[in-house]
Amino acid sequence: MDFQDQDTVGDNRYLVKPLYKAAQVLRTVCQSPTALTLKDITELCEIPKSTVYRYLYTMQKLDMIAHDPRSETYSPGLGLWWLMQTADPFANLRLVGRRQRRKLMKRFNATVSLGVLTGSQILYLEIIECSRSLRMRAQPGARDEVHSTALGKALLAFRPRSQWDALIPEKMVRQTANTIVVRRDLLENLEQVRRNGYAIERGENEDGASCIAAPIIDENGFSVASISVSLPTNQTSDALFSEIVPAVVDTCQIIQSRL
Amino acid sequence: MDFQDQDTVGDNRYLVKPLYKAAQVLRTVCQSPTALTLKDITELCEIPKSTVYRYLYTMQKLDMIAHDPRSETYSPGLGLWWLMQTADPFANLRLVGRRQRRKLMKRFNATVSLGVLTGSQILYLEIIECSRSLRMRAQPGARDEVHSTALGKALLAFRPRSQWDALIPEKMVRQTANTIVVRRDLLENLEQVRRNGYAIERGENEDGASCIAAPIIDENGFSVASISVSLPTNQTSDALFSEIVPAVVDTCQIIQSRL
DNA sequence: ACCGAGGTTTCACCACATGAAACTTAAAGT
DNA sequence: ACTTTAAGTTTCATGTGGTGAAACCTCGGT
Repeated sequence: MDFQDQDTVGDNRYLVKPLYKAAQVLRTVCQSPTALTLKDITELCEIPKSTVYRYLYTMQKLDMIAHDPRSETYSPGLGLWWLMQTADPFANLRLVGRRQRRKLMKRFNATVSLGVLTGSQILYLEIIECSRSLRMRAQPGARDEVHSTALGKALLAFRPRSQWDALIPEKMVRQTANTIVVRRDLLENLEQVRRNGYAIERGENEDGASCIAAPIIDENGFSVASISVSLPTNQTSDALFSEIVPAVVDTCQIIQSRL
Repeated sequence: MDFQDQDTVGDNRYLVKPLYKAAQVLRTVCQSPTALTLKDITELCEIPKSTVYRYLYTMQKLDMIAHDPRSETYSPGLGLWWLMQTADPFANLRLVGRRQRRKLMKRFNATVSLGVLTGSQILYLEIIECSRSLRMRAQPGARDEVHSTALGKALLAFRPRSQWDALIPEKMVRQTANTIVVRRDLLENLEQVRRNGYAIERGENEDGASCIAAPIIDENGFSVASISVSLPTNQTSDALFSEIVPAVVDTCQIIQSRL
């Protein structure tokens, strides 16, 4: 549950508890890879079962949750999916240039990610895994810090400098030994990224993983998303890098021309 | 609002009203093509503004709704998107064979749809519009009756016959002059679809529109989805049909081999 | 400066959300 | 076949807290 904790919320005046708790139930149901029983949900959410029961009943009516009477389990409902359809702000971004990103993945046999900026975090919209990497962490929907990822730096660098201050977290949390945690260093790095047109990161976000990213720029000259290629650091070399960089930059350029 | 109306719900014993009403607000926000103001939502939902205000406040905290203080407007939030990610039961279906479907669209310059069965309705997962058709109705997420669409008949025909009864609506609503509204006729039609391996429909769902559909079959031999090609009836001919049919069937076969 | 329209906050009331506990059902153990 | 247990369903008394009218801001337009 990577959301704010109830008691850390400053101003609860207008918080409607049933909503808040029901959302917790909904998230739990959606998060679970398997269909859950009433008991499961009760325990995971730590809400009395009659209450959970009523929430589930209501959401069922709302088509947000589906109930299988055979197994007495609950799973995400179609109404939810319907909301998604009409509400997905990134549908287009994910659609355009998927083939280019796949090509990139295949060419370097590396994981290719697509991300956008939300607050001072990176939201992964798409992660195209390469076959070899057993599991390069992260699902679409996951987040990472902006200051420790190539994806984040590529995005940040091509935003108005006036926004940098607001977008860089006050406390730049250290992820690995290499993470840039000094604001001044990051700003310098961003200037460089802006000059180069791409961002590189070596084990700053995750030990042993390196990343090359470039931004997708809108008509105003500001970044809307970025694309990265991730590799195990020990499989990289300067030669390889100088091959990947233009490939990523090209891919981004193709995509932005299509938006 | 194509959901059950509040007062038509039989057993309200366990309905948690705040949830129900907040869902209404959420749907309204998601449905709207433009960002809405508090007033808009108040009027659309017919809920007092202070209540809507609290719902919006809560959902904002939950990241289900985003608030732009500049314009004082509300729009769907990223948390929603995040739920989608983990909850989309059709993600794979939409992904696999998109290229094949595009090819189909281009080849016949016709709208290609992908649908699944939900209750006795067809849910459109994807609609690839052709360039010419100004607007062939329907967005992904829309629904149609199973008995009046080729998509529906192709799906239904390849379900166990024992399910037919439950899946065909008792009252087969007439959509056009050509709609099959007699149960017996539909059953006969389904048998034929099953023999042929594809379904054809001429103006049964919408005047002037014809459709050819084939099912995607799972390992048990039952349909999981179907794909259709839609054309203005006046642009069809037997020759064209006999070209489209194998193309649709082939596409489905390619896709099912990839699932 | 005034006005109006919308967003925000307050407040008093009582509907209704709540959770403990009783009840029902079904499956597992003896 | 009987008992036990675990899970889902229903009931009910309690008082929290959800509710909406109305008052209060805030700002853009005239």
